[in-house]
Amino acid sequence: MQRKRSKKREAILNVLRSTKEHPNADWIYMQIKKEYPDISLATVYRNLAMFRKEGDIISVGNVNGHERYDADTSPHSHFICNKCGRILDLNNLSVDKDVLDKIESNMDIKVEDCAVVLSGLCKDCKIK
Amino acid sequence: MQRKRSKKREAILNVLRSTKEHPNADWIYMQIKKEYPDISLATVYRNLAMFRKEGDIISVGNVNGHERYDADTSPHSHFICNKCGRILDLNNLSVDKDVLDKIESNMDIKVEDCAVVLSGLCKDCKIK
DNA sequence: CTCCGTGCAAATACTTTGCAAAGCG
DNA sequence: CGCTTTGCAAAGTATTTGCACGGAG
Repeated sequence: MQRKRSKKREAILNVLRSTKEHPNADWIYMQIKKEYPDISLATVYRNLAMFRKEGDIISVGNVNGHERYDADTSPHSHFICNKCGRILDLNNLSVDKDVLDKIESNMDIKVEDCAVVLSGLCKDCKIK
Repeated sequence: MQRKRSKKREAILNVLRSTKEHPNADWIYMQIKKEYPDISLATVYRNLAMFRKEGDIISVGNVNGHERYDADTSPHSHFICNKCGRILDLNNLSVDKDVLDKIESNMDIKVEDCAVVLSGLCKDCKIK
């Protein structure tokens, strides 16, 4: 299937690229709605699925039943707050490539991706 | 709430403890059904949720919309096959505790858990 | 006797899909 | 014009919950 240019599709990617919220589909939907009031939630879901398949975005994980997305596809890790659901980037934590290579040959598998996810309490939630 | 002893509840934990499948709720349900034909899927879900809250089991992640569980709560990592959904244990891969401690103080957060999940193709699916 | 645990069925809630209309190239 | 993208509403589906009954202590 050949991709065409679409303003709404680009808007979805732009919203995701210009936030550090690691939002879910509905949050993105509401942002786009400000500029394109007639957008449908289905369009957001459809395009997120497409972006993910194409490798333009990644899914951080599912928090309270909501899939959370990230447009930063460079190797980095995440921290998820168990209380408020906030997601933080951890840029200095990742698994060495040669460690992954070693696992690949030891286990006789093909490793395509590696996700490190910490969880606990964020700065704010820790206090309470 | 005070826990009572229940044969079905124990059966659920036993099934999970005696398999390396990292199964989902439905797989466990079908196993228990052999011994207790009148068990309800809701009971499996209820008890899995309870076990997870108590820390007796962990969730490996969600594969194709199915939450997958593991009764092995010792620190270890997992590999998920993107094709067949199989989950393998990786016992020699984990994040050092002092690395986590450093992140805790640097980011001013409380880290309660750390999950490393690789994904790709398993031995069998790699061939095809 | 008093709660806890369970089966059953209905309710949730996120996500996906079918279809006809609109839009890009 | 042909094929892609979208809005709308309906469908899907894993999981949760309300309720009344059975069971353990």
